[in-house]
Amino acid sequence: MPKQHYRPDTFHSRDSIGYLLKRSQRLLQERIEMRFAEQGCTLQQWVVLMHVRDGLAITVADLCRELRHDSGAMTRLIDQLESRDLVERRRTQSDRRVIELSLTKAGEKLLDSLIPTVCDVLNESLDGFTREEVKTLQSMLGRMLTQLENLAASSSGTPANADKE
Amino acid sequence: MPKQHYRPDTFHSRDSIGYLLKRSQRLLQERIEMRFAEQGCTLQQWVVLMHVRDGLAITVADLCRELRHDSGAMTRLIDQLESRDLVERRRTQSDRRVIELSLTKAGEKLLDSLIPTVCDVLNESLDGFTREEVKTLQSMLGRMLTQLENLAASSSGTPANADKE
DNA sequence: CTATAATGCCTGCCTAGGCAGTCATTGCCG
DNA sequence: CGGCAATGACTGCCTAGGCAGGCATTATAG
Repeated sequence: MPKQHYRPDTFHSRDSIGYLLKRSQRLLQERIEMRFAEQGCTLQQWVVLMHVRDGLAITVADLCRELRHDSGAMTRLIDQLESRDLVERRRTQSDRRVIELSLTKAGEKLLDSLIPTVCDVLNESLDGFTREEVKTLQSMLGRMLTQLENLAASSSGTPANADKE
Repeated sequence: MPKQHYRPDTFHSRDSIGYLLKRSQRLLQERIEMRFAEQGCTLQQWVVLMHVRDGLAITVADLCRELRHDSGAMTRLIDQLESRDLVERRRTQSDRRVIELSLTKAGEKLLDSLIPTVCDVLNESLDGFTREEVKTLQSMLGRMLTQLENLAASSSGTPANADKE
């Protein structure tokens, strides 16, 4: 049984990890996209470009799984990137259902130009943190994320006995 | 000048605090709303109810500022809550522009029934964390949030000298 | 080989949220 | 008092994302 970090009778929204996560994530994204504005690029678009370039996910399905994004939305997002000649679609020969994505020169150029911006904003946000603190923060968020992923998997993956207690 | 926690040449999406924040926040919200589903309540709606009950924000404008939510969206959200008889609108006498919100009995009842669920999910997510670790996590996120709020304020609040360096 | 399931990508429909503009009310000045 | 900016709530318009369904292609079972 988990420790009772939060209790209903003493709960206040502001202290909640959920509140902190949401607020900081939101502000971080807003700040990054403000800097991205003149390039006309969304954070999501940039993340997709990053994943394609680094080979973390080069098909629509992979990107959706990796980023937990809707496949319909991903199709439309890639439509935009393609219409701006930032990525290219190419049907795979071995499996003609899948479409492999690759960056164009312009895509790589745009991506490269935006990476420093992201690092900059992240560093701004973490100003005053020591390297150890950042490591600790990353580690803790990682642990929490793993927890949540396991919980999500056990809820939907084994629906037979997951929700009953 | 901020420390260089992230550098363009060694940057990988997965290590990014932004990635961790977004993913964990998303999963947390999904999990809470899954539990809320049978009550037909959104996390945002619940947060609004919490704020109204605790007196943290009882007008639309206050809620928007506090939650950084769009005023149009907030109007519609409150429309829903009102149509379900969870909150009541009442024009203030002293300033007839503002509308004060208050929970109905049904609203309080629903709110109370959902608080344990939120605590439960939060505790699940933090399973394995010691009390000190949770405190540290809250503290670090709080610091980061403050940083970001200051940055946002200095960008938009004093545009004259905020963006130049 | 054939029928069925599964996978991948795409398309419509719906809702939530961001943005701009409107209207009523109040505060601020002359 | 009278005009004007500011504030608060609200309304349309647009876009992004979630959801369900469709089509093509591949895997699987018989």
